[in-house]
Amino acid sequence: MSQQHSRASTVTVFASPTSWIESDAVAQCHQVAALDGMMHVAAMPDLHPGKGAPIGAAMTSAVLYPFLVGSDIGCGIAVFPVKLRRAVPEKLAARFPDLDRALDPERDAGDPAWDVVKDEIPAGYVEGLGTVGRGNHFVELARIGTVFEPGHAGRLGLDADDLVLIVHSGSRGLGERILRAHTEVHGAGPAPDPDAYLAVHDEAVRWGALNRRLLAARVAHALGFEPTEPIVDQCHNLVEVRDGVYLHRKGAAPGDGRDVLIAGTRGTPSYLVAGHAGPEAGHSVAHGAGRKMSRADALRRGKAKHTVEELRRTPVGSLVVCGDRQLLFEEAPTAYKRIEQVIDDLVRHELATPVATTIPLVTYKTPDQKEQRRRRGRS
DNA sequence: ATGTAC
Repeated sequence: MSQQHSRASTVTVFASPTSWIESDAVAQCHQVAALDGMMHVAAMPDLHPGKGAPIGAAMTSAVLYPFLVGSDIGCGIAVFPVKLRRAVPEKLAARFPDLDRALDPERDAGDPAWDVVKDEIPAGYVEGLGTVGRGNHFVELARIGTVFEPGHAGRLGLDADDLVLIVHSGSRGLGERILRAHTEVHGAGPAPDPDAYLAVHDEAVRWGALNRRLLAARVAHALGFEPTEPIVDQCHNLVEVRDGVYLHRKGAAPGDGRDVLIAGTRGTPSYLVAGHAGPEAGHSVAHGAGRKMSRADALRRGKAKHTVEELRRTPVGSLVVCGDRQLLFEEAPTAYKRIEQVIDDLVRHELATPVATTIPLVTYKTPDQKEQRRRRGRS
């Protein structure tokens, strides 16, 4: 751990010296620390450079800065229990619904996935409802691998070899619209009326959580298991008022006594952890493996290093459903840091305790084009 | 990460 001072504020990086942290990302932490009102920046071991602000940081300030949360307000990772008798990746991959196609309240009124929408839709925003999005978002059927804490896993209803559905998605166009409305007038400046920003921000956080449940319900109905409430659902892009100041989280999950799924990659395990992070860590833990390469680098280097086939069938035997070749390279496991190193850093700094790993079976990114043609031809 | 423009 390294701690440095920028004016009156502090920057703490929760990573061991051997962990690869890009200097650009640390520089971004110091730029953030120098903002008016900033008190503390806690950088997680998955820290990497973002657009203007670092990703993988919890930033505490007397002033609310919407750009520190970014456009995907409400993005998070949820875990749902799955009861299926057999789980053959090839068969299940072919049954995933088209999660690029939004649910329409009128046309899809009879869709059973709507059962999860009990109250009104946050902000009345129906565009993109039930869609997963792009970038690092995914929906993954996985099985529980190693159980480190059987008692804790048991309380979550989990045991080795159980199946789970992991949903990583956010508020789609709604969060983008909220940030744009602020940025058009105030740029990277603070929210002049923090309560007004928080009111719309909170709608996006609720929208994101609802969307993850909708996505799970769509997959549940298509694959033939019972849709349920999530076991775990933590949002890693949000701002909350805590101890009278603003705690901005960007790619940092609430880790104060809560359980969090820390995503690995599309080809490596993920870790379900029990978070116990204190104020120095911004009450937060990492949200994933963290990018090691920019998207551009991952595309250029990936094309030289991997075939599409080896990215679609991963080293752990899972399948990646992704009709977008560029996205497949951008999201290659080798574009990310080693999840084990990220978890090890969290453990060393006493921010989290691993409960269990999840091993991917099928990761859905975006419809497979061949599969889509086959379905269209059939209907 | 996003919707939209190029």
